[in-house]
Amino acid sequence: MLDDALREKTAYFEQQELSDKDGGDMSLGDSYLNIGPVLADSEAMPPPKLVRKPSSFLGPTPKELQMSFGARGVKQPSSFRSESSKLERSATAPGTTTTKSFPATGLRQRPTSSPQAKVPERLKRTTSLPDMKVKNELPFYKRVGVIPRELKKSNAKPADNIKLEPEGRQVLRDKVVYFYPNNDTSMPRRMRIHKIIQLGAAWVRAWREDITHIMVDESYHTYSQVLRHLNKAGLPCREQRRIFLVKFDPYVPQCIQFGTLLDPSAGRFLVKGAPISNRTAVDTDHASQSSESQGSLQVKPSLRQLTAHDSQTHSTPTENSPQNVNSDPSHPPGSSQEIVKDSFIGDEPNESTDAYNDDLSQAIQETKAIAHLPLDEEEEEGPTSSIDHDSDSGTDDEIPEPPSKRLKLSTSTPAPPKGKSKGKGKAPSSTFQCMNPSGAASSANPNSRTIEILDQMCKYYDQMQDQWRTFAYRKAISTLRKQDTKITTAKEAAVLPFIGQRLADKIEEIVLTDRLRRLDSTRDDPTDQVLRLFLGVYGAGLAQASKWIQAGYRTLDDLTTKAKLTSSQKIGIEHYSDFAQRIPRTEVEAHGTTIKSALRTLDPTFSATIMGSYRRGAKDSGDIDIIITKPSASIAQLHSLVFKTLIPSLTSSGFLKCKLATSSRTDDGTKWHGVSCLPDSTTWRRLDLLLVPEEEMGAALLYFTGNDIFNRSIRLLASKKGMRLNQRGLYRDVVRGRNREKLNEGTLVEGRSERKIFEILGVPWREPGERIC
DNA sequence: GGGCTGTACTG
DNA sequence: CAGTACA
DNA sequence: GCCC
Repeated sequence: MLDDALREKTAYFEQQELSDKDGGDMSLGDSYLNIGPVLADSEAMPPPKLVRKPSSFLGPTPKELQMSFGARGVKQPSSFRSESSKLERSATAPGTTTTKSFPATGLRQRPTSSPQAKVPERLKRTTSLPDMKVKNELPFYKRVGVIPRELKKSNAKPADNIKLEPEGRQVLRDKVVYFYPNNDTSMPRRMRIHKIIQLGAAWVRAWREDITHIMVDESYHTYSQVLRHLNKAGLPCREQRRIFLVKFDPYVPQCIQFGTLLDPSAGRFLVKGAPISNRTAVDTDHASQSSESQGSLQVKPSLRQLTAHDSQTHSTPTENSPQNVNSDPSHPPGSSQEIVKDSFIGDEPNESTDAYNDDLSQAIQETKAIAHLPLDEEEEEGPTSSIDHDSDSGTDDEIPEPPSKRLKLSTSTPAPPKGKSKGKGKAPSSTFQCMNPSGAASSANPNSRTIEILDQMCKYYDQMQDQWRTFAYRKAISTLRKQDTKITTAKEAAVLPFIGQRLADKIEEIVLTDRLRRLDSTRDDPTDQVLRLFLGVYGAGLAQASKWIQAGYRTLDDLTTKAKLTSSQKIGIEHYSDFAQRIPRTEVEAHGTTIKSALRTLDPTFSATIMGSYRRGAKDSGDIDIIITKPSASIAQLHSLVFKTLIPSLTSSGFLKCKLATSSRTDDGTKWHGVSCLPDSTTWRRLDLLLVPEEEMGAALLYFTGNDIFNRSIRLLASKKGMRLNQRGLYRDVVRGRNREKLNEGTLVEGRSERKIFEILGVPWREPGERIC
């Protein structure tokens, strides 16, 4: 076994090596480094030592590893870990109390090779005005600015006790910030205001001369809008020279991440439409350069910049560089660390070679930081502990779970209450999702936006087939869905079950910025786009899609003309767009009706039931799932009629188009996967038939109703109780090896009744519509 | 440092 | 047997 | 990803 594993690993790395090259580059460049060539001829690539980049989805290291290792979660090499942890630290300061800042999460992050080795150290601490000493009395934000309202309620009183970050992390210390729009009525903006206050700044409502920054909600506003607004307010144009206009996001998040005040004139911080040349001389430098590469700084560009910088006369007062310079607070390197900050506001360029270096390293760092941002968010699921303990040892014994047990469980749960004191009233009954009725539903959920974004991350990981992250995200999402108050800080989030530090950080970022950078960065990555395209082909998974990419294929047409495909894949490609479409509930019904009526004419005692998301009440479905059964019929009988009569009949009538995967065994196969199409439609739909003898209907209903998380959860619960649940029934006395490997089949306990299976497992009944975990 | 559902079809 | 799919 |  070990040998096999080794072999696979080796093979995996060999394969990965190629694709990783791109991955590595891309991590720095964000995508646009030449993917094409890389993909096309990987062998042409010089052996870049690669920087192997875990963060690239394409080289989804984790995923592929998982696959290679047999679907086992594989951890990343420890080197990654340590690297990332360094970064993380820099961004988030270790022991701090306050909210965690942006994600520096980067587990997946990749070590960037040598040149940057020192970077993390630099980031580590920002010196901060140690001397400013506490001005005793009022905090800066109260002295200078206006106090925003509290975060929780919509019309709250002023938040006069905002907890500031430790001085060392107050990257916006003594800055005076004007927002645009400049009010705290919207919660996202109010949170941003709180954030800049925590970072040492003050928020002002009216225009004044000492304003240092204008921050906009990036998505909405343009440079001209802001100007118009300011002019109205009587702002002299000249002021612009000293006042930086930036997008809150990514500016503030990145400042937090790097623990220092970044150059606000970098292209990625500029408001849409802001004239680059317009800015200060200093700015110009940065802006022009960065504008080229827009969001993602690249190493090379910065070098270029450097050159340019040297040649030009204008100096750049880069804020960034100085800071970076001093890694040790104790020995400020000479000059400018603090200056940097000041220079930011104003004026003097301090130029130096250092600055240059700083720019470069900073660009690298930033790129790294962005690259490693965790895309995901997690959500629900949940096998949980407490239950396990109870029944763990096994045995079937207490099948029915006494209420008291539940209680116990609830107490054992991590620490539910924090944010949600009021809502759910009762503690979650267990960590098994199948135990908790869907609970809160929905639309009004205060965390809906967070959930939405996390869900996107989750889907992305799912596509990437990073099953464990997907799993974690889904569990976390479930948890969030159950909250009745908005989770706004990482601290709040981290206390909830299935939300760890990383997800908590992401949640905070989402709340603060209304999006997740990691998600944005990958969405546009061409390589990832191709991967996603290929993964969408029915019959193709990550392994196949990666091979296609490695072979240089970039389009579906490439696949049809050049790749060798399985029959399923051919159909998957031909009807790619069909299968990608959701099926309206009414059409699902129509397909079901077609089958039911055909069945009725063949043998009225047969029945067909539409399952899947349809049974859960979904408005639309990804495919059509139907159970066919007949009282007291054997599988052989079912199989015979369906395979020998029904399917041929419906095929000749034109309703069924083709099969994708069907039982080969003639007598006891129970599934048929294929494609159907309504007579008046041209859109082919995925259709799954499951043949079920009456005595297995309960288990089959349970299985085919799902959803998948619910199924996994309830099956895990069963296994923890020494039982086994599958689509045919619930079995007890299952003996498992040390790794839960099944050693015997167990004895059937129940298969006929869905409700009895719930009862036996001690799971409160849930209607199909409540099984959405 | 390992687990995270259990099964069935394809090639 | 690995890969993919199904809930 | 999280949890043990």
